[in-house]
Amino acid sequence: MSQNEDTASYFKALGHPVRLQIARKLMEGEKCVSEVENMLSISQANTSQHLSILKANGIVDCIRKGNIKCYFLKEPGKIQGLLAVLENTIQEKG
Amino acid sequence: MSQNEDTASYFKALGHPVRLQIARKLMEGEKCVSEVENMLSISQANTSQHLSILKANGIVDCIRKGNIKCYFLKEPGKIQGLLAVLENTIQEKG
DNA sequence: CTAGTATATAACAATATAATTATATACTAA
DNA sequence: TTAGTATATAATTATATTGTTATATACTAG
Repeated sequence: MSQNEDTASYFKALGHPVRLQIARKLMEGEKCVSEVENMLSISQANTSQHLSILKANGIVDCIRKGNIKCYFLKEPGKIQGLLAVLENTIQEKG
Repeated sequence: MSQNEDTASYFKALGHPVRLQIARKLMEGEKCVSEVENMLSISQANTSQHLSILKANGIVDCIRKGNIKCYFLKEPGKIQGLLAVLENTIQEKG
């Protein structure tokens, strides 16, 4: 895939409110699937599906720890950087 | 809309290869619809539709200049910043 | 082994997005 | 006015994404 398509695909993966929320939560540290599920109040299956899209785009990765799987941001700095660009607007004095 | 949804929507708008390409082209300066159309080799109608999505998300804006409409990035720094985060990876020495 | 827990996947229905085609609108020039 | 150019919109079809439900897999504990 071209870099343009890769980048578009990365944006697309973050372009869903649930997946963006997951990325935000993972900025706090790694979480297992059921933690994500409970924090966002979505079904187990849907949580797993969204995580799998994030993983396919290299945004998260996971390690199994016994019976559970812990997901974490692969490059937290990227997510932080993107959100800084879009959301950390400097407020001017009123 | 919440900030999370706004941000997700912004990512989603950029999450299509054609729209991301349009944003890249507009980094070079404003372009009219037919210029975008020719540069990307897509139909006039489709060009207009993609531009309208970018506009709805505050990524571009346009001004009419007589018979043509010129589109430009509303906040070029944001696009540049996002692409810098994702694509300007520093290459390590081999 | 069995039962229980955690997660993933498959199948489906609902919805959204995308691209094409046809048509409408807005402007310019004569 | 009319004809021509530039762009937008509507209608349609094709495709993709989403969420749910049911089921499968992988592991742990006993």
